[in-house]
Amino acid sequence: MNLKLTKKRQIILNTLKSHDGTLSANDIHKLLPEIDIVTIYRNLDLFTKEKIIKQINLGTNEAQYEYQQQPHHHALCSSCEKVIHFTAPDEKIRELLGLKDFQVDEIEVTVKGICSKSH
Amino acid sequence: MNLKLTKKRQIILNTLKSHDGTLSANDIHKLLPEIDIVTIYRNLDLFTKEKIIKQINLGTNEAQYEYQQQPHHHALCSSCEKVIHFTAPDEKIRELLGLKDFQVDEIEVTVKGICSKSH
DNA sequence: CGCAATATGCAAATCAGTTGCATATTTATT
DNA sequence: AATAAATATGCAACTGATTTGCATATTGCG
Ligand SMILES: [Mn+2]
Ligand SMILES: [Mn+2]
Ligand SMILES: [Zn+2]
Ligand SMILES: [Zn+2]
Repeated sequence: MNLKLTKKRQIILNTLKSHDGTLSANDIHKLLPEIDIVTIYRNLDLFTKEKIIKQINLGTNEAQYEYQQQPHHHALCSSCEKVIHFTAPDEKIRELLGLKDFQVDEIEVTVKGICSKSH
Repeated sequence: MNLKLTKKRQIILNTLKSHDGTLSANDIHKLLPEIDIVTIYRNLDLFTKEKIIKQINLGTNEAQYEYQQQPHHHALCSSCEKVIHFTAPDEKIRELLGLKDFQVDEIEVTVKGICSKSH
């Protein structure tokens, strides 16, 4: 692939970089109404394939995207729908999983529960 | 809620019970073409709310469902798309996550990588 | 600049899942 | 067992997220 550094491509990526937390395609389009939603989808797909950003699927209706400084995990509050980002020692988790005969590329832990504000 | 034990409801649940692995709404409809897809969706939602089955979202286009004997986790092979089911010591994982100020109801670990047959 | 490759916008399509409503089945009541 | 109320089902139509086709615009290279 011979990718081009277009203006809109950079704007979309910068929006993700500077935003703390996750954004859906629609969230980005609301922030950047001058960019067509289709262009946003195409670039999110592209960035995801290039592993520049991460697509997060928490079982909600829209996929979420984030620029990931360092790999981390997510907890979803069933009460207020807030997403909490947290890190965990991957090596130790990997040991606990004990997956033989499987080349582990990525571990993603999704926690469901209730956040401090909701209980 | 006052649920009724209808024939089709039982057939859908038995299909999930006797199937080893996960099934999507569409998978079930192919196995049970005599049952309307809407009825399948409505019953899958119902079973999920009643915690009789579990909805699994692996980032694929369709949600997957399974009748869960005991809680466990999933690994998805990026090469052959196979889903591997595995258990892990939840208590120990929970400790590693160290989520303070969050009431953890459920931990779901999703692993991506390559299965033994694909490498 | 001039050209080929790639990206964008718009409209239309697709696809999973949902909703409204008339009819059918189940379950409680007589 | 008949009746009635409650719940479930099927069909058609809808929704909302994401994708695709295609004409036009932008980018990067010589
Ligand atoms: Mn995050
Ligand atoms: Mn499973
Ligand atoms: Zn909360
Ligand atoms: Zn595989």
